Amino acid sequence: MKEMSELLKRNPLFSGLDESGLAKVKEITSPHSYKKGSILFSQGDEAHGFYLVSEGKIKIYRLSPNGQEYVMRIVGPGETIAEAAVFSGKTFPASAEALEDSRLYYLNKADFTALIRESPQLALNMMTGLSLLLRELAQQVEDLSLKEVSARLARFLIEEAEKISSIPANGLEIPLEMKKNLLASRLGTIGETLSRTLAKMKQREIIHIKKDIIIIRNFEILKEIAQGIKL
Amino acid sequence: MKEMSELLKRNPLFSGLDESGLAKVKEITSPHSYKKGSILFSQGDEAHGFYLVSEGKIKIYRLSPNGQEYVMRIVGPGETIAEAAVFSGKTFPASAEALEDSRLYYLNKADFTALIRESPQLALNMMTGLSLLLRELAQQVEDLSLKEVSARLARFLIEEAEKISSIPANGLEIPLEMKKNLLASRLGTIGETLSRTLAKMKQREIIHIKKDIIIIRNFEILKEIAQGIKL
DNA sequence: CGCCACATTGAAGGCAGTCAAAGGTGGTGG
DNA sequence: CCACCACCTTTGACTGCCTTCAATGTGGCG
Repeated sequence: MKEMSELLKRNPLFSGLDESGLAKVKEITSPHSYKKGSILFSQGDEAHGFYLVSEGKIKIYRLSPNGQEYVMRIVGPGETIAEAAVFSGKTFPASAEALEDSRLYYLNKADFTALIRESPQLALNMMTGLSLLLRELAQQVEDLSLKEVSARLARFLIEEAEKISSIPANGLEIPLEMKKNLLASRLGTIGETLSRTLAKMKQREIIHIKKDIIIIRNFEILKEIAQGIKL
Repeated sequence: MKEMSELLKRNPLFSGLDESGLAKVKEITSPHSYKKGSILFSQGDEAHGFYLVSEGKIKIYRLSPNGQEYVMRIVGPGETIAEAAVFSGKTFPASAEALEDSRLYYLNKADFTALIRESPQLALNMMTGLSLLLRELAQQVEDLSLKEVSARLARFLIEEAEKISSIPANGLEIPLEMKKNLLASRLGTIGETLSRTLAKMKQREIIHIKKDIIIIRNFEILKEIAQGIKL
């Protein structure tokens, strides 16, 4: 299990806090464990607090009334979940499910709010965190309005590539780290279409597929596709 | 011109502030006017502060690299723009254009940050505001992933109806308040498709169209369509 | 009256979703 | 080590909604 202080510092929400600040945060956290497949909370549940992921992977998703699932984020160690729900004073806007056996720290809403009233720094961090989330979501909204799946997939691959290497080059290996069906849902499509799109890209020698690893062969064309040029 | 105190109180961001708090906020604001069609800021510009709309209507939109425009929000009096950009410490994630001659109050980033450090209440309000925006965006993401335009249109009509009357009934008149092309873009589609979808709804006597006013004839069916049942 | 912007309507074509079935893969137990 | 099973992934055929392109209709305003 990861050391908690380290975890806290890694999250921008708590960075810049002094030792006493960190200690106070620690005081109000409680550890929770979730088995793979279990639901942390569901869309519409009362939001009583939020979570800091310690180990594992959490899927944040929304279910539309007719049962369709859209995956908003996949959250890993060091990241927080449902920060926003705490302050909106309403229910969770999305559901969360553990994709693996996971450990999380839980922060109670009332306790955390009290802490914020004492610490302007924590408040500012929180706002920065929320703003960044907002920016990310805005990006996703734009991605979704990119009508072609190929464009969304290309954008996803580029983003992943940039996470791995700041100057991505051809030959870069990108591990998918999730089931293809999940990725499909993350891209706003379904498994079959993703499969076909990947196949087309492979055929045009833009990428190479080795199991769950995508190897980029032509970064330039990938960028063009992400910008809406037809595949 | 609207009285500023009233405007401030109407925005959740500043609600719950006492007189001295409001006075401080007033101190750091400066009025700006924009002609219809003028650009307040563009996606990618340095974010130096944010705006409170006093009069008029502002379009918040994103341009994808290939020139496609997606309208994220239409903002009216009492609402704030670009609050998030202030704290993300980055550039504006979207562009803003005045749809009518508009008046806005501008709040400088540094001044406002200083204010927040002094006022925990303002900080909490801000967080609530950001959280609500986040929730709204999450809703939009879901709307977009609703594949059918008819579903998105139905949802839009229902939302507008609920804004007008908390218990919407058949016969309710909904003014569109924007060009059909703009609404189309807001719904993630184009004018032609919107026109066809409206025509189909009219033909099935779900709505009635009188110029730029939509009259709801069958609320029940509209709800079903919004949930994905085929039109 | 005529221009211009906006809105509607028509025809054609493409992309993606659905349904169905086959092909792979990993894990378990014999 | 292999056989079997469950689950994931790929592929194929088909349908349908939406976009694109083009033409016609409509309303406001000089």
